[in-house]
Amino acid sequence: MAVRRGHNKYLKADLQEAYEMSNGYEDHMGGDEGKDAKTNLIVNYLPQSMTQDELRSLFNSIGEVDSAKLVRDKVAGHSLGYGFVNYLNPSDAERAISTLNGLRLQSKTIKVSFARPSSDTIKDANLYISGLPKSMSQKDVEDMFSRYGRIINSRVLIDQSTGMTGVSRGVAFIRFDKRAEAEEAVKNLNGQTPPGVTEPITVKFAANPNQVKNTQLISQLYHNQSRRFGGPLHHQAQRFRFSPMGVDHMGNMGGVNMPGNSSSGWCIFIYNLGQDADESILWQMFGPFGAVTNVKVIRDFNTNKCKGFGFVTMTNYEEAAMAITSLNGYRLGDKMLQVSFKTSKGHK
DNA sequence: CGACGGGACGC
DNA sequence: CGACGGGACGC
Repeated sequence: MAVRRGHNKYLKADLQEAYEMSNGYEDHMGGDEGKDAKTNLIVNYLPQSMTQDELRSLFNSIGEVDSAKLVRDKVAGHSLGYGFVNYLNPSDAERAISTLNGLRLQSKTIKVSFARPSSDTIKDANLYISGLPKSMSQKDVEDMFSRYGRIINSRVLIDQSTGMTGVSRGVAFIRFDKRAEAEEAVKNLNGQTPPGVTEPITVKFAANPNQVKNTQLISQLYHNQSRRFGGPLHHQAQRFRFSPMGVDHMGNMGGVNMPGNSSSGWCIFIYNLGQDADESILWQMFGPFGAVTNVKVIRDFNTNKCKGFGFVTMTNYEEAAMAITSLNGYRLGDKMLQVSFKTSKGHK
């Protein structure tokens, strides 16, 4: 318990040295780039408004900064709230950690630590855990997972609703140092039942923020539509029940009970998506053809990798048909997409 | 060749 | 509380 924690702290310096000697590190860094391990910092929990120049400026007050990089969203360009600062002098990096770590900036408390050597083995190592006993603290959860690797950070979500202050939601995030460590934790802990309870926990890779945003947007759209066209509103709802395009535009499909159609639109099946496909590619492909109300990339529950297919719902038949005609056979990456109206499960 | 979803994702 | 992996022989 407390012993383990103290032990980990003592290991910090050793771990840093271990990175410098690791294969992944030597493999794609040149000889004198090795100094990066002692000069390069990662800065987390930056205020949203902070610019790259401001980041550099702040850290330059400690010593001469070689480079400062604020990480931004690739397409939208906004700050992702973290960045990298590389000093010329290792002693300045040390001083930056001791003086700037924990600094409060605009209601944020920034975190300053040595950056791990850049490598693709450390990416996608964040896990989402649910079904945890509410009695398990952050430390309890860490103790359960730490045997599979080095934990970079962890968080147990707390119920915010009134009267439940401080109560765990039974959901946690744990970021491992290496993706392989996270994979081991999924393999060994997913579906396991902790001592003293009866329900198993779920351990899987966390969705990335873009996936979360898309999911929330879709959910928003769904609820808006439900409120407008169905559900508890009875007065005058009937007259708005049908598509604005009218039955005529459904052509000979009107009245046919096919799985591709539903009251909420026309469901389209897309096959041959790549492993890393995400919702944004579906929005981009189908959006130009008309009203898209829902997109979904089907992923493996544990790995979060696309299983090769997805669904798009479009409001209007004509637009959906045009999208299918245009996009069926479209080459996405190295694969030819197959696009059609959704059929029912069990029939091929 | 492969093939049709669906609980929870940050206090 | 909170987005931990960028960009890297170039005009």
